[in-house]
Amino acid sequence: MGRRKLVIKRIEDKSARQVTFTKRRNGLIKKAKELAVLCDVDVNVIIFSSRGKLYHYCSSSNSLPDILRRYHSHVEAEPSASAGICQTQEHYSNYASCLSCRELLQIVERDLREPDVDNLSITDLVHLEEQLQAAIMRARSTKTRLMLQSITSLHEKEKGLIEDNRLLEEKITENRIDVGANEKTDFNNSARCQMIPGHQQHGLLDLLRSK
Amino acid sequence: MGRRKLVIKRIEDKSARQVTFTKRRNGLIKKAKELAVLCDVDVNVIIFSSRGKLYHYCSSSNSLPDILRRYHSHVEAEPSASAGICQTQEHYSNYASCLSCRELLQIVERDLREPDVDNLSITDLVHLEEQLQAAIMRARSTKTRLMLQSITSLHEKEKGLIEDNRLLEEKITENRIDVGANEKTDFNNSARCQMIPGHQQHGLLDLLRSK
DNA sequence: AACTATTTATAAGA
DNA sequence: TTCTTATAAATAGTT
Repeated sequence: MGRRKLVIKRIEDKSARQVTFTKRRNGLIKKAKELAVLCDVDVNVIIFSSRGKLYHYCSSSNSLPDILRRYHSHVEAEPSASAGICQTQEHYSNYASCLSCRELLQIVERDLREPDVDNLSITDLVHLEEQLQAAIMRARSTKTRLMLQSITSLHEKEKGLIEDNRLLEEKITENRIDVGANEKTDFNNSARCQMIPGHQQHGLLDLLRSK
Repeated sequence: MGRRKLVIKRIEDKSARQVTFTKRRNGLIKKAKELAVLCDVDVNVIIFSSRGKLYHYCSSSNSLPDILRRYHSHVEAEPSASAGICQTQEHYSNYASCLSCRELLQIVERDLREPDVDNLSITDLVHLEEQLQAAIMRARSTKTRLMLQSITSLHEKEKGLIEDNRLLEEKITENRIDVGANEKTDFNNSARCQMIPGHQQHGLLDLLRSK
């Protein structure tokens, strides 16, 4: 539904892909909301962008974002209402949609080492657990992304090296070591390795060329 | 989109709601697939119907529900699964220290889809959660191990190929193509690649040797 | 389960 | 980016 019929296939142009992602992500979540309301069902939509960013919709009231949203609106309603003895509620209410790992660890350090039962409600702990779970998810997602990236890079590098070997093989079988006559041969496979950190240039091709 | 503009509000008529649910559920999942493909992102849609039935789409193939679905179709061959009515306590008390993923999925399928509150205690659920958590840990650990293995293999392979290149470089710089004189050189780096499935032997060293 | 009249989503363009 | 608009796609009500 647009100016042209669209073939469902990865959009290669990066910015076009980003625009489509934003539009369709919003569309999908809108549809999910409608389905949840119209049909009275529990709908979850979870989207990990290729950069590892998380987008999420959850119709059930028990979801993390929903609880956080309620918390947030609750906080805005009464800014410093609970400024008295019990600060716990307040500082847990300050959960942004996403606490940093550092903040979470601080909370764990401070409040769970020597738990003050009076100031630490079960609700607080439920929220804390949710936050920690979310932090784990973020860390894990990043880890997996980096590992997959590494594997992809290594495969690329491998392809390049195999191609180098193939070309050298040709060189040798042809018994032609006179490289001067072959300067225009595409020997640039090592360029594919540039993205890999710590990659050691083996310098073979430079040497070949300079001969 | 329909004969009339629809207000987004719970559809009270049960059968109309069911029909709309089916249509829009399919629509939502179609949209999710399109988003995943077009924008190359990981999309999950999870829908619990009011009767607790689970509908689900996951763009990455290794998801739990995907396995659940496969498991379900696999289990349908099983004739008389649970003969007695109240086996719950008994079969949950059978938690070994480690249930298999298959067993866990079976439990989730059978007992959580249409939960029978009388037969399903909180303690049961605590145990089930623990078991599932343990199963996740095992799966995750296996995943990480395999990824690290893959990375290590690729590094090995890379080292071997670089070494091959280095040796070939020597060959060429020395202008000595007569390999007969070099038969004892350690040219066996490609052996390091044997562990990688799908690895294509480039045959360069064999060729060198046979010359 | 099919069929359409409409609404809705969105691709491309501004 | 945001908005506009032509067109494709989804779907509500009907058969």
